[in-house]
This record gives sequence, structure tokens and C-alpha cells, in this order.
Amino acid sequence: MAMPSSNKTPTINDVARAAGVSKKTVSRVINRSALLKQDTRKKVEAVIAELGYVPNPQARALALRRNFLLGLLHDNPNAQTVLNFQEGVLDAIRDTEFALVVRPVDRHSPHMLDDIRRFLEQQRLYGVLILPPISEDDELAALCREMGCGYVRMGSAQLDDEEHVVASNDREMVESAVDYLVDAGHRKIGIIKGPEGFRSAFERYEGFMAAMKRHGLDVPAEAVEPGTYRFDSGMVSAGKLLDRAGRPTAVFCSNDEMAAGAIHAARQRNIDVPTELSIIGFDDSPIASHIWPPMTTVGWPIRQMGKSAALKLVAPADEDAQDWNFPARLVRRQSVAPPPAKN
Amino acid sequence: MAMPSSNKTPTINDVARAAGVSKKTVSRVINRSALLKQDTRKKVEAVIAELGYVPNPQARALALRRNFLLGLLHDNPNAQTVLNFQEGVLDAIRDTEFALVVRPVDRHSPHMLDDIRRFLEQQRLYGVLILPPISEDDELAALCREMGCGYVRMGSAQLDDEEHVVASNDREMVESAVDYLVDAGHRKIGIIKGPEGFRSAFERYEGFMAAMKRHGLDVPAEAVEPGTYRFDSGMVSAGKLLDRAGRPTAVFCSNDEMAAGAIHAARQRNIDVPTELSIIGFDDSPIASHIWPPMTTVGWPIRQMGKSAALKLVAPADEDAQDWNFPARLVRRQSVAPPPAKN
DNA sequence: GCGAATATGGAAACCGGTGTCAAAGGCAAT
DNA sequence: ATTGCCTTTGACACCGGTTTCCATATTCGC
Repeated sequence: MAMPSSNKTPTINDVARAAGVSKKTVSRVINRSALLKQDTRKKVEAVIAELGYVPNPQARALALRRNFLLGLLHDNPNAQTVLNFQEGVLDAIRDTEFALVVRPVDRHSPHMLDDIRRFLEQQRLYGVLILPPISEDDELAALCREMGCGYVRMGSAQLDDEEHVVASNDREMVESAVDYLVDAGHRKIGIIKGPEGFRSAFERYEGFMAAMKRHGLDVPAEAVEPGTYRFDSGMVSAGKLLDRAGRPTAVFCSNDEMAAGAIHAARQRNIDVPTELSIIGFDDSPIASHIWPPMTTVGWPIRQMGKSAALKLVAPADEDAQDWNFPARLVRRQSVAPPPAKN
Repeated sequence: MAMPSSNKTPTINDVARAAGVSKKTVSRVINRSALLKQDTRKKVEAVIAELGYVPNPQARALALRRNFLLGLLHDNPNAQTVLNFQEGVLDAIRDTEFALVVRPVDRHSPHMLDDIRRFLEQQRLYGVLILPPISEDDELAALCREMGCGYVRMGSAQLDDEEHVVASNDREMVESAVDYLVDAGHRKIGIIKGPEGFRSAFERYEGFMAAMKRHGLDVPAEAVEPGTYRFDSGMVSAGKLLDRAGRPTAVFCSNDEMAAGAIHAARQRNIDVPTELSIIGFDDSPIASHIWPPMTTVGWPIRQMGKSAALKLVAPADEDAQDWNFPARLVRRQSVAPPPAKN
């Protein structure tokens, strides 16, 4: 208004002075304290609006002895997964005072835990969200507890108490993917596993084996190939599967990158997908719909998981924060067909 | 040690008491003030180490009236680009007290600027890094200046003063990509453009046209197709190019996703890449090396750009912070070959 | 050995909020 | 009018750092 407004951003004191009340009253208005007369509230709110006052989060953090920062710890090879999760977290904290700080780490570094410890000490985060595969590290979870830092782990199985985990049911979903292949008529089904040490890889493998057993189907050792979750490993492992006599008519790949590699390997050998070879991937990452043929895969609701995970930290009472087990679903595209007749 | 250490995290006062000096002295040690006796410094440092003292960043932020948070503003369709940039930023701020907070925004929302304004008011960031395409928004840059928030824009052209921009020379690089095609023998070259309103799309288009003109090659209107930077649009636009009589022998696609779509379209028409059709993409995103054939594309050093961008904010004097113009380079893979003989 | 210049350390205020607790105000009952 | 009780408000200390300003040591030139 007419005020010779100094161009500094206004503080709570400016508001208090302008409204003719004490700081504390302004503080009460900001924090929606119930014990306030309507008049006073209105008056103060008007001044706040006029001055364009926004509370200083650092001062608040200091006084409250907790800040409003969530951390995202990840060392995830899949960029889309990380970003989708970020979006989900943002869904939860948009329009709150929380912000999300990201921290990529190196799970192969011997100093990872120390690095994270320093990070947590330095930033004093409200809580952290941990993505696979490091979410599976129990020492890391213990570190968070030790430092009094909230945490939620995202995993492919129940890694922790319900309040500390959002999980997809990978095992079950792989089973239904196998069912789908069997229903289509496949009997000789191979698998490309994920890397050792990844819980998700383990779960997917177990789900596969369980389903095959349930169907009374044999899984010879040579139908199981290792993998690293990377395109190349999918290509070479699929190559081995395909070059063997009595090759499988379908291959389950533990993630989409490897499935893309498998399709690639098939193409190199002039084996048509899906008429001569069916492929199923896992993750429903963008590549699944971007290659030819568009890939049948298992998709999980990463974004929703991100949202729930964040809510578990910032609003544990929220309805969405209660969820921890998220159903994946089979995304049917065009990389599965009945096996060739001769088989 | 023997101290009955209360399990609270130690504060500067605890350190001062334990070391028998004043807070100020401890503060001087932390901030590496020059005017301190060696003895005192040593003594205080020992106590800090023993107590495991880490300064509270919120208190520091409050007293210094600036915090140590960098923001990353983006609405980028390419997850890998965003993540690589994040990694670069982390390269710059790892082992400093800075942290990176991310904020995906929606460039199609009419409230984007208001949202960002609220975000900046609320978080009082030290500075923000802005990724394309919103980095091209001059109003957004103006907003940052108005709010006294440092900023660096990443772009495909010089969008701002050198201290506020990291840029790749898209135009030049597209020119050399075209040179590469022409050297291989191509004369009929088509282009799939990026979306209107993207500076990068414009630069790439201009570079293409300039190079073609330089080579004395005609670019008929029907050799230019629009695109959205997405896989599907690459597929349909390439389809149009290929279904036309006198189709091009090579197509420059303004990004890799669209190039993947173009390869896809070629395959659907039984046109072999590269023997019957050469394709060049842009970005060197993961998909470029994951499809068949591995794609020749233009890669730019996103991670380094992220690092320089962050350094421009947090350590403007650093050598790496001086760079603003980053050379892209042609990544030669297998999607380019000489045109078929008949042409 | 003296005063002056300089190095070193401390007390107290401050950054912008929140918590505690007591005082002031309002209203009904006595 | 007084009392009692509940509501509303404010004074003041505090969160954990930094800054200002001043008091002492120490060193130096003469």
C-alpha cells in the first residue's frame, strides 16, 4: 500500500506490528491454532495477504527441531522408475511445505553407508524414501532408525513393518504371467533372472518356479539364465537359450530391458516374436511399448507407491498412507502368441 | 568417552563447553576463519571429532539468511536426461553442505508460474537449475531474478548471460550430422521436427536447413514432418515420409524417441535400416543403443552440464563453472549406411 | 621497557520462528 | 459488584548458529 515497503521479504514481526498483535498470535494464525477469535484471525490474515508474508521455513525448522525435507535415496538403473516415483512423492507433498531432496548413491561403493550417514547428519531430513535395490539393505534401514530419521522402503516384498514399506507383489504377478503363457499353450518356458542380491530378482525367480511347478512343468537347468537387468545381458542370455537344441517357445525376462535384449537376440537369429517365440518382461517401462513388437509385461503402480510412501512419512493418518501392498498387473501387448504348431 | 553423553545430537554449545572456548571460537573453526591460533583450532577440532558434532544446517541457514538448497525445475519428457543432469549436479555438490531438491512442474498448466513462485517463496532456495523446455521461458527467468533466487538455464542455445546458462550447440551438431549423411552419399534427406515452442526443436530444424542449403540440397515441403518428441509421433511422421513416392533415403529425427519410432515404421514396411533407410537421432538416450540397429545419434554431455550449472551457483569461481557452451558429438552406430544404389 | 598495533577470544544481540506460562478479557453465576 | 471459569492474547525464553563489538593477550618498533 502506501507503506514505504522495504524490499526485504516481510517477517513475522512485520506482520505482528502491522496487525497490532504479538508474534505469537501471528504464529497461531499460521498454524491454524483453534483458540483464536475469528476477528483476530481475519485481521491477521488480511495483513498477511497484503504483505505477501510467507513464513521462513528455516526458522520454523529450527524452532520446531525438525525440517520439512524428504529425501530420496536411490541407485536405480531405471530412470523412468525413479522419475515416476518422484512424481508420486510430489503428488503427496505438493501444496504442503515439504520438499523432496534427491540423493543418488553408489551401491557398489564400500562407503555407501558412511556417505548416507553423513548426508543424514548434515541435512537432518524429516524422512527418507529408499528405492530398490538399496531398499533391501537392512543395515541402511538400521542406520535410519539409529539416526532417528523416518524411512519408507520400496520393495518387491514385505521388507519391514507396514509403516516402513511399500511393496509390490512381484512373486504373485510373475505367477500369473506364467499362467498366461501356459494358457496360451506354452510348455517349454525359459527364464532370464535378475542379478544376484536383488530381492526383486529373487522374488521373480521364485514366482516363476512356483508357477511352473504348480502347472507340473519341468524347468531344466539350461532353461534358466542369469542376467543383470541390463539390455546386453538380456541379449546374450536369450542368445544362449535360443541357440540350444529344443529351445523354449517362451521366455520370461525379469525386467523389460532384458526382454528388449531378448527380442533383439531373436531378431538377429531370424526368430519371429511372437509367432516363434513369446516374450514377457517386467516393469512396463517405456521401452516395453517402444520396441517392436510392443511387449507384454508386468506393470506396477510406481507413482501411487511413491505417493503412499511419502504420505506414510508426512501424513501417516491419511487413508492412502495405509496402503503398503500394491497390485501389479499384466499389461497385454503383442509379444505373446501361442507356440508354433510343431512344438 | 566417559562423558555421560546425552543422546541428543551435540550443538555448538556442547562443543564450546567441552573445549573450554566460546561458541564464536567454534564457529570460527567451522568456517575456517584465518584468525585463530593453531593450538585452539586443533583443540576444537579434536572435540568436534570426538563428539561427532555436525552443524545444524537450519540454524546456519537462519543466521546466514540463505540456505544451502539447490532446486531442479523440470518438465522434461526424457527421464534419462533429467536423471543424468541430477547426477551432474550431485557431482558438483557432493561433499559440500548443499542438497538438491527436485520439483517437476507442468508446463501446460496455466498456473505453472504461480506454482513456481509459491515454491520459491516457500523454500527460499539458494538457486535453481532449469531444464528445457521450461528453461526457455523468459518469464520464468524473470521470476527468479525478481525473487532474488539464483538460476541457471540449460538450453540448446544461448538463452541468457553466460553465468546463467549452460548450452549445447545443437544447431552446429545437426549440421555435422547432416554432413555425415551427405558424405555417406545421401541426397534426399527428410526431417522430423520437434514440437513447436521448443527451442531445441527450432535449433535442430534450423541447423538441418542450414546444412542442406550449404550442400545445395533441396528440402521440399513434403520432406519435413512435424513431431512431438514422442515415439508415436516419430512412427506416424516417418510413415508419411516413407509412404510417399520418392521417399527419402535418410531421415534426421529431432530426438531419439522419434527416431526409434521411425525405425519402427520402417520395419512395419519391410524397409531395412540402414541399407534402405538411414536414420539419425538426437540425445543419445538409452533407447538409442537398445534398439536394433543401434542408432547413430548426437550425444551431449548432460552430466557435465549439470555439474557446471550447479557450480555456477555454488562456486562461480570454480574453473568448471566458467564453461557454458558444451560440444555435442556425433555417436556413430549402425543406423546409417550409404543409400541404396538405385538412388 | 614502553606504547601501539595486532592477534585472539568472549558477551550479547540477532536471524525468524515456536513453546511456556501467566495475564487480560468476557461472561454467567452468585 | 464480586467471584469463578474459560477463552484469548502477549511477554519472554529458546532453537543453534553468526555477527558485532569490545576486552585482553601478544608482538612489534623504538
